[in-house]
Amino acid sequence: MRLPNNFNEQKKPQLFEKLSESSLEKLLQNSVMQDYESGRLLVQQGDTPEYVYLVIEGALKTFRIESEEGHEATIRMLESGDTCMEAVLFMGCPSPINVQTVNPSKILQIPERVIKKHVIEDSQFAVNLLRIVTRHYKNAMHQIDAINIKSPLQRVGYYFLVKHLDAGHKNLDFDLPFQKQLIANYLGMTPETFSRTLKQMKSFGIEIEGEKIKMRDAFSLCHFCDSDTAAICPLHNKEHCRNCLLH
Amino acid sequence: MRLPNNFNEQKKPQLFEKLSESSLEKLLQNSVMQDYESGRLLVQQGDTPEYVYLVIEGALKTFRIESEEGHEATIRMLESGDTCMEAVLFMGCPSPINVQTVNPSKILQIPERVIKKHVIEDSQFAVNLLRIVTRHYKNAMHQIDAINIKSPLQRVGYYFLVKHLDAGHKNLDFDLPFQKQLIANYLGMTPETFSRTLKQMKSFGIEIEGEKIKMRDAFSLCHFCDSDTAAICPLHNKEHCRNCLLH
DNA sequence: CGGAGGGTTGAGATTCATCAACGCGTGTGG
DNA sequence: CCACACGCGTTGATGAATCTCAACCCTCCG
Repeated sequence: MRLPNNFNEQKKPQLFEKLSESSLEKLLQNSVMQDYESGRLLVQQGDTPEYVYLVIEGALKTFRIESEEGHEATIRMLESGDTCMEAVLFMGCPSPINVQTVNPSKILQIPERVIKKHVIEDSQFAVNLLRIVTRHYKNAMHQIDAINIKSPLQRVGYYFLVKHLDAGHKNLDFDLPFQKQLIANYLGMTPETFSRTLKQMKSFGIEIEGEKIKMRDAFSLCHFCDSDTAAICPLHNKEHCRNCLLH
Repeated sequence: MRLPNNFNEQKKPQLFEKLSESSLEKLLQNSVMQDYESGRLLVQQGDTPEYVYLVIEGALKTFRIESEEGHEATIRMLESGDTCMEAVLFMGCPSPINVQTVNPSKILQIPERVIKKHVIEDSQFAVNLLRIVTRHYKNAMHQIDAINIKSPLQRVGYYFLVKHLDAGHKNLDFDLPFQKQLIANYLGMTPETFSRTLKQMKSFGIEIEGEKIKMRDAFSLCHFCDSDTAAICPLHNKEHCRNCLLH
C-alpha cells in the first residue's frame, strides 16, 4: 500500500502528519484502496461506521436527509486529502450522516478497529485526529451562524474568502471546487438564490464566469472577513484591509 | 481541589472518565475554581484560548456574533457537568466563539498548557477529549440540518425528544433547562415563532405550562425521531413507536 | 439530432422575521 | 404597602425574503 508522494504537503491538519514510519505502516497495512463511480453511496444514516475514508482522488460529500420531504442538508464536501467518518467512529452511535461520491473517486479505507486501536497506541495519531475533528467542528460552527444570522450574500462572500485564502492570497483567480448546486446546498440555499447572489457579487468587484472566480483586487473580499479568519489572512494588519468590518 | 462526589455519574462523555487517580490529580492541581455572576463574558471571539471550562454549577452558552447587526447565533448551551473550549484549544486559531454565563455559576478552569501536555501523556484522556468533541460535532450536525431542512415544529419536537430521553424515558414530564429566548435562538428562530410553535405542539399531545413540559404518553414525540436518535431510545423496536417516521 | 443535466431567469406563494402592544410576575424604592 | 419599572413571554398585524414552480438556454454525449 503506497500513497502518492507529497500527499501530506498541505496546510490542513492531516491524518498521517508526523507519524513514525512504523506507525504509518501499521495503518496502511490494514487498509484498503478502492475505486468508486460517481454517485455511489458509501455510508447511510443509521449504518454502524466501519471505515475512515481518505480521499486520494475525486470528491465526496457528507449530508443528512430529512425523513418527510427527502430534503438534503450538506454537512461537508471533501476533496483530495480530506477524510471523513473519523469523528463518527467516536460518537458511539449509528452514523448520523450519509457519505456519497460526487465524482469518480479513489478512496483509502481504514477499518474502524485499526483506528481505535491505534489511537491508544500512538498519541501523535490521537492528536492528529483531535485536530481534524476540531477543524470539522469549527467549520460546522461557521455553517450554523452562516445559516442563522448571515444573508445569502454574506454566506457566499465568506465562502469565497476562504477559498481565496486556500488558493493562496496572491492568486486573484480561483475555481469553484464543486458544482454550484452542491455549494448552494452547503450554504443553505437553493441553486436559484445562489445564482442570483452570484450576480450581486459583481458590485464587490467579483466576476464569475462559469466556475472561474476573478477578484478585481486583493481586498475585494475583505468585507466578508471575521475575527477568526483574519488570523489566517496574510494581509490582515499589514496593509489595512480596506473594507474590513473589524476596523 | 475537590469535585463534588458522584460528579462523574452521567451518561454523557465526561472529561475525567476512567482517569487514574494520579492522572486526575495532575489536572486538578493546576486548575482554578471560580465563581461568576450571571451574564459574565468569559471568552470573546478572537481571544486566544486560555482555559477549558468545566461547569460545576450554573449554566453557560457559547455563541457567535455577526458583525453588522450584532445578531447572535447560539452554538451550545451548557449545564452542570459540561465543558467548553476543549475543541477550540486544538483548532490552532483565535477562538471562533464567545462564552458567557447565563446564570450565576461555579466554573472549574483548566489551563490550556495543562490540557495539551496531558493529552500526550495519558491516552485515556485523549480518548475522552475525542469523545466529547465528536459529541459536540454531532450536535452541530443536527443543528445544521435542523435549520436547513426542518420546520420550526420539527426543530422543537426534536429538541423535546432529546430532552425527554435525557430525563429518562419513563418520565412523561420534564423541564426546559433554559429560558425560552435562549432555546429559541439555539433552534434558529425568534422567541415569537418559538412561542407560536409551542402551541402547535398541543396537537401532538404535549402540554406546556411555563417551563414544565407534559407528554400525554410515551409515544407523543416519536413523530420527531430519526435514525441516530432511535438507537438511544429504549422504546425503539420493542414496542413499535406509533408515529415513527422510520417505519 | 435529441435528450439529459446543470445553470439561469422570471413570477408567484409562503413563511418567518419584524414591529408593536399587552399581560404577568418580580423586585425596588418611595 | 403600594406604585412603578423591568424582563420575559405572548399575541396580532404587516412585510420582506427566500423557496417553489415553470420555462428557457447551454453544453455534453450518445
